[in-house]
Amino acid sequence: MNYQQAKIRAEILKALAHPVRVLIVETLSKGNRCVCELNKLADIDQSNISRHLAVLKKAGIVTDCRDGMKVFYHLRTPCILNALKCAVEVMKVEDKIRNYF
Amino acid sequence: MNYQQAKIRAEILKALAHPVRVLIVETLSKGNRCVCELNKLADIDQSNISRHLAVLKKAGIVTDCRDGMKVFYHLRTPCILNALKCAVEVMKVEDKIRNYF
DNA sequence: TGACCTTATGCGGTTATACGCATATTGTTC
DNA sequence: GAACAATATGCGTATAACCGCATAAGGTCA
Repeated sequence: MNYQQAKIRAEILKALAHPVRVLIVETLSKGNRCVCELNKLADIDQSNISRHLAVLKKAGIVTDCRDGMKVFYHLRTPCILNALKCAVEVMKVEDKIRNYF
Repeated sequence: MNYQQAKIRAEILKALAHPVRVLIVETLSKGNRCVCELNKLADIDQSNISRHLAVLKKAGIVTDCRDGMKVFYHLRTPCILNALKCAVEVMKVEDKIRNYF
């Protein structure tokens, strides 16, 4: 893998590397959601959610689809969930160590 | 998943979300490496590599082991490679779209 | 001990992220 | 067209990430 390839991978991972965006992706894994629904995930401004969605969209993780006044988002690459699972694995190992010492 | 859990996951993903750190993890997947070897991966200062390794270590992705003057790093949670594979999948979908339009 | 090798850290500057507020944009309904 | 609802964007600010340089810290060997 060269630097350029690593850079693209890093950009995709970075797009997911924010607590709100993790919540969004996890929620979208259960089905499509409009912005107004996703807005309830955290106590933040609506404009902020909109920006997080733009980040995920730019990275190719989600796509959007307008239906009347609402815009629905859905996961374009469900395999992104594996990245989250992996994060859980890392957490588990850390817990073992925490409990050990 | 609550916000706190999402935050921890995001931190782990963020630790991986940098081109140099992606290169490091990919290299470590082939076996343990000392800092001086990893330093050849990119044309950056040695102190910079050391800092990137500290980030990966803090996230629980790698551990280190001193052997004489050298410090060897190795993957603590190889499943982190799945996160990278996933990034590749996202890239593939993007390529299809790029080629289509 | 002193010269040398390998790795880590303090520091300052630059750049990128994240956020809320206000407001624009898009679409609906009356 | 006017009022309203849902979403996106411009802007200023606060915070965090990244980098190189210099140097410290840990280890080796003559």
